[in-house]
Amino acid sequence: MIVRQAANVLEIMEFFAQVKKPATLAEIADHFGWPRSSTFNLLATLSEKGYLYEPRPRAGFYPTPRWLAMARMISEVEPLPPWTHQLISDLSAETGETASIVAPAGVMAVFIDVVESKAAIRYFATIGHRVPIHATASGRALLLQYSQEERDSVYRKIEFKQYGPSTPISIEAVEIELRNSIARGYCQSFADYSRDLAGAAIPLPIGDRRLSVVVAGPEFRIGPKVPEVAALIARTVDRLRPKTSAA
Amino acid sequence: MIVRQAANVLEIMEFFAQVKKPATLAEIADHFGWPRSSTFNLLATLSEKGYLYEPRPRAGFYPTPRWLAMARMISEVEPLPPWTHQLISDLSAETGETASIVAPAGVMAVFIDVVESKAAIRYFATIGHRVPIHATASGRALLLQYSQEERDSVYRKIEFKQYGPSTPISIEAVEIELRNSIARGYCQSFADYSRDLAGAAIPLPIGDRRLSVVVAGPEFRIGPKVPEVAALIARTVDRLRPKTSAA
DNA sequence: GGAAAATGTACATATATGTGAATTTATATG
DNA sequence: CATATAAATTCACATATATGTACATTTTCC
Repeated sequence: MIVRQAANVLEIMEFFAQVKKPATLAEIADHFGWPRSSTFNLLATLSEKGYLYEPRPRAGFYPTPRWLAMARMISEVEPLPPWTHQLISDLSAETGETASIVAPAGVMAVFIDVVESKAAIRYFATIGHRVPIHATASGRALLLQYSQEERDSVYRKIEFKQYGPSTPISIEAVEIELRNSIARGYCQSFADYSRDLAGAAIPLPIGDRRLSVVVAGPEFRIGPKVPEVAALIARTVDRLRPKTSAA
Repeated sequence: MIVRQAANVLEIMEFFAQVKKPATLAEIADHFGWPRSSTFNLLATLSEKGYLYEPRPRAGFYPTPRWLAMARMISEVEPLPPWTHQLISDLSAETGETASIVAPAGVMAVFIDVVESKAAIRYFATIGHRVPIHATASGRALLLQYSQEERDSVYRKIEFKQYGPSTPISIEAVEIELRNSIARGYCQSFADYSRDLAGAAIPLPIGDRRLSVVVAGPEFRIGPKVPEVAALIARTVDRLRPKTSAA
C-alpha cells in the first residue's frame, strides 16, 4: 500500500526542485490537481515542521534550508569515496553515455550517483531511480556479489514480468545469465527492462557495501560497443580505485 | 489539521539525520511507537519513490542521496549571500552566543541559518526552528519591515498568548514595542517567548527579502549586554554588507 | 539441527483523514 | 470607494487509510 500523503510530501519537494521559485497554495493545488483544502493542510503541516516558509509577502511558499541541513547530516555518513564520482564522470565523458553507481534495495536496484550523457538522445536517469535487480545489467552486477542463499531469498520476492523480448522470466534464466556474466567478465543488458536501452555493468564492492557501476545508453549507439565499454569500465576502476585498502 | 503521514516522513528523515546509520523496519517502528504494518507501508512508499534503499544486506534502510540532490536543487535558487553566514559566524564567535538569520512565515519567524554558541548552556536553535513573530526580537525585526496594512493583516491571525511575564498580549502592546524598538535602534526580547532567553535583533533587508539577524542566549549571561550586542550586530552588518547594491 | 524468537508481509475493518461546500479574507477593477 | 473576483480557511461528513490480527519468513539460540 502506498501512503498517499507521504508520497505527496516528496512530490511537493520535487515540484520545488523543478520550478525553483516560491509557489502559492493555489498554484500548488492546481499543479497537482489537489483540492485547495487538502493542499492547505499539507502546506500547513510542512510549515509547522519548519520545512516551508514565505520568503516574501504574498509570493507564496518555498522550502527552508532545513531540507538541505537534514540531507547533509544524512549524507555525511559513509559518503561514497570521491573516486567513485570521478569514475562515472570519466566514464560518461569517454563514452558519451550516462554512467551511474548503483546499490541494492530489495528486489530493486537504486541509482545512488549519476552522471548523465550530454547527448540529445540519452539514458535519462536521476539519483534515486529504481530498476528491477534481476532484469538490468547494473542489478545483476549486484546479484553477483550475493551468496546463493541471499539470491534465493531475493528471487522469492521477485514478480517475473516480461518487460522486453530478452527479459529473464524465471529464476533459472537469471542464474544462467549470471553465469554467463561471470564467464564474460561483465554484465550486460539489451532492452531487458527498458525499451531500446543497452548497458554494461560490473560489480563494485566498497568495504562491505555491494555496489555496481553501469554505463548505459540507446541500444543503436552503445549496443555494438558493449564489450569495449565494459573493458573501459574495468580499466577505469582499476586506475581510480585506491590500491591500499578495501575502501 | 496536521497531516500525520506527511509529518511522519519528516520525522523519519530527522531520525536518520540523528542516528546516522541504517535502521530496520522493527527499529523504526519501535522508536516511534508506530505499528509495524504502518511502518511497513511508509517505508515501502519512501523506497518506491527512490528515497530509501538497503545499503547492505539485512542492515535495514537508509536514505538515498536523492534527498541531498533535491535539497541542493531547491537551495541553489536565491541562496543567502555568503556574507550573511559570515555575519552570524562572526557574531557567534565574538559574543559566544547563538546567532541566526530569520525570515517570516505567516505569524511565525523561521530560522533559515544558524551558528550555535559553543557554551554548555546556550540557545539551542536549528535551521527551521520557528518562533512567534510578535513575541521575539527576531520576529519584531521582521515586522518593522512591514507596512501598517501588512502588519494589521498579520495581527488578525495571531493568537495572543502569555508565553512569559513580558509577552505582548495585544496589538497595541506589539505596536508600542515596535515604536520603542525604532527609538532604541534595535529589537530586544527578555523571555517574551522562551523562558530565560534574551536577545537582540535588527532588520536585515536583502533585495526584496525581509530578513533579520538575531543574537540570543541565556538571560543571565546576555541580558545586561543586550545594548552592546545590538551595537556589535549593527557594526558587523555594516562591515560585511557589500556597499554597492541592495543584494 | 530443530525450536523459539524476531522480523517482515497481507488483508479486512473501524476510524482517522481528506475533501466539497460554505465562509471569510484579500486583491483587482470600474 | 464600492463591488467583483480570487485566494485562503474552516468544518462536517463520507471514504480512503492506518492498524490489529494472522501468517510467513528469517535468524538466533540451545
